[in-house]
Amino acid sequence: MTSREFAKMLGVSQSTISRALNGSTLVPDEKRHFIQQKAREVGFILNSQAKSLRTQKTGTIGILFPKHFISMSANRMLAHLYDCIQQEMHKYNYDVMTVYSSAVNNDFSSFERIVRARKVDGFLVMRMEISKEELELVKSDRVPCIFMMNAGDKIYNSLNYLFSDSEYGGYLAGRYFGKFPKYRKLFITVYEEKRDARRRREGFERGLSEFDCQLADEDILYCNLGVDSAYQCIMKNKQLIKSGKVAIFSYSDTLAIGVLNACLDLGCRVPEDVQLISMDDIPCVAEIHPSLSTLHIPVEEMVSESCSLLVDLIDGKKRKRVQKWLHPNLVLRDTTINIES
Amino acid sequence: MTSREFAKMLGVSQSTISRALNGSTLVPDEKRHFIQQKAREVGFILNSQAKSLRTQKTGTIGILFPKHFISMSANRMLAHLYDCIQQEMHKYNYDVMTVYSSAVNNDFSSFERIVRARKVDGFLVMRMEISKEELELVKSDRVPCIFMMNAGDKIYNSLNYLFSDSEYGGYLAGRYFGKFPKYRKLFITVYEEKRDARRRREGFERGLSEFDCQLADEDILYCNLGVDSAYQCIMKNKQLIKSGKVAIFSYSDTLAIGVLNACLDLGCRVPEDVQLISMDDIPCVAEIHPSLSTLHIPVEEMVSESCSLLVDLIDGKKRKRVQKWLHPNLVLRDTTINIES
DNA sequence: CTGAAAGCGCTTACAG
DNA sequence: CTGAAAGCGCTTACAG
Repeated sequence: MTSREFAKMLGVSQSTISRALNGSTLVPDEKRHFIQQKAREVGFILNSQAKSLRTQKTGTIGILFPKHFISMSANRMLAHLYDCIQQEMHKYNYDVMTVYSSAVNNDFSSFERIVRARKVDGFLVMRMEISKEELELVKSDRVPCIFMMNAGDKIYNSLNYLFSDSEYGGYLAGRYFGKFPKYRKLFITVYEEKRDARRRREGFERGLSEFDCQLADEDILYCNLGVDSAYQCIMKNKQLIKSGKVAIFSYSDTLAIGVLNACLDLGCRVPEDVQLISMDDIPCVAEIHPSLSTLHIPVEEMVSESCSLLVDLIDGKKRKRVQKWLHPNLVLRDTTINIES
Repeated sequence: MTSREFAKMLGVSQSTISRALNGSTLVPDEKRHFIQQKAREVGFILNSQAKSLRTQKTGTIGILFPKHFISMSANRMLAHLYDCIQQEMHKYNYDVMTVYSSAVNNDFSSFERIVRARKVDGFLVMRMEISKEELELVKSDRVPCIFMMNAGDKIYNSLNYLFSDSEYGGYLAGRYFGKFPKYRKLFITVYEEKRDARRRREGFERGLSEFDCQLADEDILYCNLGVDSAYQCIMKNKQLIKSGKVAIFSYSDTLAIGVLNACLDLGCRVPEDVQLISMDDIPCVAEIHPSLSTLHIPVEEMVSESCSLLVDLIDGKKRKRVQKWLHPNLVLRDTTINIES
């Protein structure tokens, strides 16, 4: 049914239908409610495509996942972020479309296609690792974009972002482990560290330095981004782990799970022999056994502010550029010796 | 830029632009390629809303998540399913919109709003627990819908579905545990079992019965749907767990993680004292320590067939109704004593 | 307060 | 093979 047909049915004009269903106070309360009620009864809803074409608004926002993003089930941090965004955008009556930046179709990336075809009103971009073409597109400002989560290697002054302060997170881990002089400090990270991993390490070193402790080259272990790889890495370095008490800071929760499995298989006691702190606080690490001490990234805050900003920008409201670094906080669970500080 | 402006720029008509960019062979190869090339250079893409309004196709499909769905990060089975769908639909050049059935807006559920507003071309519906209004909408056939994953309490003859055969999964678990006469068999499930949990139990009992083994009422443990609740449940029944060797079949991987944590905390040896099989095979259960033996649901197959069917139905192709029950298969990992069968 | 009409940016039947 | 024109289903400036 079209609005013209629905109008004829009720004996009013198409204009009145449009006004009533869009809640315009131009049509008197009683009439408006009557029309809304009828619409509900017959199941009439204004055609989304026609509406969008006319108003230049789709009522949909996109979430751009990063190139290196494997999957929602493998990367629970992003899954969690996604959950929060979905919920938050629903409050603003927006639908959500997920987009993968690696996807290419007819020489345009999915992101570029969707922006240029005006399929969404705005984008939430996870991380800053996007191609030059995509960055140009963002800067051209066809559609508001907010960057979130982890900063890439370059930070652009002209963009809106809400990132997690990885350096500060590492610092908290360093300050905590600094209190245990008898534990050898280790850092496990990924090969070819990006800005984010580097900053986590730098913060860790800064925290340790307050206790006159330093990380030597051989205290840094490298693996690939995955549970198995971290497991293998610890197994390869078992004499290092077994030679005395160690305090390991892991680049991410994912790696930490591998580290933990390996240490348990080696017969280490956690946290007496091996202490472990990681970063992200993906929901499952509180549930595994033993549960992981980790740096919690304030996802809720990040999402709530990003969504509100995005909606304002879509509505054409003037907003000052937002460029924030949010502080993680240390959550102590079973993999650390918990002392009062 | 509009297609009219782009046409003027190239000195051809709007019709030719439309034909060329849609790949119509009506326009000669050379001209078509030239126009496509130019479009790429200037970044012109046909407006999605205008195109959709004209063609009555949006190029987007919806995924309807169930009412009881908490989150993508908590329910990794659905996250995994989502990943597969996203990837598969990308092959067919569709974008994906995620929709939550509980969400209500102006008295229409999000699902109903999106279908009636024609915001998507088709829907993949996870589970069959949808409201009467929503079911009516599906049957009215405005938009093709395929049901997937776990069957609800009622199965409708007129619908397309690809479900996992829960009964058969339980049967395999029962047959496996039947080979261990010295182990007391237990089943842990949720309060107020829905069809799916019931069928898993019935299959388990059928498998056990082939070994003359039966489940007594007190062999069935109940908890809520969550890791913690399963943990507490085992802790409450510790005398039962510690009184001898047990073989536990868990309704789901999520519960199994809680069960496993509890058994380890109770000092049980896994799998010597406690064997555990669960169902779903969410990606993380292979990574935890010890890794879970579980019934793998053939998600890839389910997704690939559902997507292909959905796309055909959207294209108006005649397809016979698909109503399938896919067989899970048993994956033995660390929580079972692995014998050759 | 209400309706007729123009126009959002496409596609496609039609005429040439 | 190509273009002019109609129309997809809305919203809104305009006139009353």
